[in-house]
Amino acid sequence: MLSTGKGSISLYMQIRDMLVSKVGKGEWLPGSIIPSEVNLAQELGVSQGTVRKAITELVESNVLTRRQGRGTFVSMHNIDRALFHFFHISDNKGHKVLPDSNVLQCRRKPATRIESSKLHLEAGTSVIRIERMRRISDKPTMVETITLPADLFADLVEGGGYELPNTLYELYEQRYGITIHSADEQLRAIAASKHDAKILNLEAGTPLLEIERVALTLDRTPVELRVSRCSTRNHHYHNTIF
Amino acid sequence: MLSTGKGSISLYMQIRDMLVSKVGKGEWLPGSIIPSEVNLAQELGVSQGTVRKAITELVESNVLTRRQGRGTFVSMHNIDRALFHFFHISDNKGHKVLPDSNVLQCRRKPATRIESSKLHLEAGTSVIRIERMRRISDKPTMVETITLPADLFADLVEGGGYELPNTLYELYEQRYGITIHSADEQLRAIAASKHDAKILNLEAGTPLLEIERVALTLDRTPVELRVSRCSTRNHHYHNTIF
DNA sequence: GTCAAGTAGTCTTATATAAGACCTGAAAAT
DNA sequence: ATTTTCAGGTCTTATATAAGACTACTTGAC
Repeated sequence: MLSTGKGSISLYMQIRDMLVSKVGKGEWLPGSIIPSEVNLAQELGVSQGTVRKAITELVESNVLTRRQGRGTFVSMHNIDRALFHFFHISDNKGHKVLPDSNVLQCRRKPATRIESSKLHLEAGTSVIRIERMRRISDKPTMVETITLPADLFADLVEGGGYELPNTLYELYEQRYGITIHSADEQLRAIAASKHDAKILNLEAGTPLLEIERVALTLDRTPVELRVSRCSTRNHHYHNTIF
Repeated sequence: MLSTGKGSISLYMQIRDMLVSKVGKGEWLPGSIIPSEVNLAQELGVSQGTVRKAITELVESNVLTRRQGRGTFVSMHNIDRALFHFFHISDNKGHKVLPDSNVLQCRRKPATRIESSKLHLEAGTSVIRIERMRRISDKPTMVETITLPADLFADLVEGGGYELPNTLYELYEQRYGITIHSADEQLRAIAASKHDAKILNLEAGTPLLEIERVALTLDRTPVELRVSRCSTRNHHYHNTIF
């Protein structure tokens, strides 16, 4: 079961990877409690400290969440995580406010070359494309285009009786069992197109901050491409380097 | 010496903070080796594991660097760290190249209101202001304005016989004993001024990515304000969210 | 209802063993 | 005589185990 031979990775790493796969394949669902450190240790025939070290790494990478006296849980997407972890726009006083959003379009289309390349899809695969406008404190601030592989989010485009919520990652998790775990972002300055300008109520050509994000699951499969074009008149993108 | 009373922070935290202060006040210099875990444990009257936990946190926050079989060292600014940790511009294939730089100006001036606010200085304090142009693969790409408190970097403006190197953080560390440890960045899209346009060889009004960085020491004292305006025609700012 | 004891979980510290890096000196090769 | 190679010793960090302390919730007595 557990390899201990020469050249193998260490015990705690094997345990860590096993825990990851339990979460990854949905055996343990987001929000649910996992067995206690002592239980896992007994079951796997190792000491508590070893299990603990494995869990510690997963807590650091946000896969699990510990609560002293309660237990260890599979991390969930709640509004706080969306806000503090994945949303990087602040106002010029440094305060974060989650914008509300207005869906402008939601269509099923063949993927463009860029979309299929970023999402690792075959050329021409069906994707769902959502366009929305986001307001921060009632001012139109961002235009967002979100692309999803249609096979993973099959019934989304028909909008099966529910409205698109403000924080999509919660929806992906609860309704499609897909947990966004990390993301890669590329930022550029671009000129507002006429289309952007109209939606954001400013002049074409105004410089906008374009954020192109590829969101990944635990096993680093890309599942969402999101291009946001933001007016940075009253806001900015914030990043802390440790 | 070490507090163990009720309500106190834990042992390993006290040790961690003590180690930080040794680095912070220059008792242990960047690049030098620190006493071994066993030595420290003996000296402090705790076990190796406790010292180890303290050190682990500092390794994770990049204050210390471990090398198995060698020892633990105070982290240094080398070109790799500058490149991978503090420099976030990549070309559109995702490759990072450190730009070279051309100093355009280096003057001692009174701080503007923005500068004194961002650097926590009294209004009107003397600062050193450096303007430089940076090329990536021979193409002018960024205009940078760097502001430093004059008292900390006294002889820099006269350029005491040395050229400004490409990677300034190495200079701050080696010549002024100031180690940059973290940074806060704000990103915006702006229109190129005539001055920027001339230097970067493009048209005024072109959208540029403006990065405003405040660099901090270990104890979070701000010591550098750096405003970079980048053409994002061939490059972008890259950020990974874990 | 309130409070106290019990229980099940994580947190902290301590100790032992393993594995990696480097140095030194003797033996072997040139 | 000089250089190279190799083995052992010693110092380092890395990993694993164990035990007591702390915390949050539950249950039962009053």
